[in-house]
Amino acid sequence: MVTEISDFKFLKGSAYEVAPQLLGCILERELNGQLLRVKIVEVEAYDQTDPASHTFKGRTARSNTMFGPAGHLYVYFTYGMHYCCNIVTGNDGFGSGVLIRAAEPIDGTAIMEVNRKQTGVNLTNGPAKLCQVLSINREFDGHDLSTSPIRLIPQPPIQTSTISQSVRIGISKARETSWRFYITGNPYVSKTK
DNA sequence: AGCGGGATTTTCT
DNA sequence: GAAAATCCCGCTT
Repeated sequence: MVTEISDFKFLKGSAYEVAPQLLGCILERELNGQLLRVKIVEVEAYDQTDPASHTFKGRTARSNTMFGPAGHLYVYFTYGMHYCCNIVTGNDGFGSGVLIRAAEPIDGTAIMEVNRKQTGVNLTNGPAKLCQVLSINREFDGHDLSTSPIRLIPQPPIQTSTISQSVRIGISKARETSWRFYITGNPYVSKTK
C-alpha cells in the first residue's frame, strides 16, 4: 500500500524556481477506468513580467487561471487545433506557471498510442502531443491537480547536473530568456538546443 | 535532414 | 484581421 502525500508547497515559488523542480515529477490521468502516467522531462517558465507570457498584459478570460492559486492546471487552445497545459505556480493574484512541454510514458502507453495514432517518442515529445495522449482539453482549465482525474505526484528533486537549461521554443518575444529546462539526454525532450 | 505550407479557431489589436 | 507557448506532411537537397 502506497501512501502518497501530495506536497504542493514548492509550487508557490516563482515559475523560474519551480520549473526545474517539476522535472522527474509524475503526471497521472484517469481515463475510462484506466491509469495513464508520464514523467515530466521538459518544461518552460512563464510569468507576468515576461513579454512571452499570456499573463504579460494582465488578466484576460483565457489567462485567468494562471492568476489563480498554485497547483491548478492552466489549459489553453492554440493554432486552431491544439491544447497545451501548464502547472500554475506562485501566489494567488500573480500570473505565472510552467508549461509542460514533454514527458516520458510510464504507464498506459498502449492507450496513449490509440489516443494519438503514433508510437515511440512521437507520443509525448511536445506540449500539444502530451495533451492529446492524456486527453486533456479545455474542460480541465483550472482543474486542481491534487484531485482525480488528473493529478501531479511530486518527486524528490533530480540531480542538478542532469538538467539542461536553454531558450524557450516557439515564441517571438523574449527569445533570449533561458527559461526552459529539460533532463539532459532524455529521448522524449522535444528539441535539444 | 531540412524547409515550407496547411490545418483551424481563439484572442487581442 | 493577423498572429499564435504546434504538429504533420510532402518536397527538395
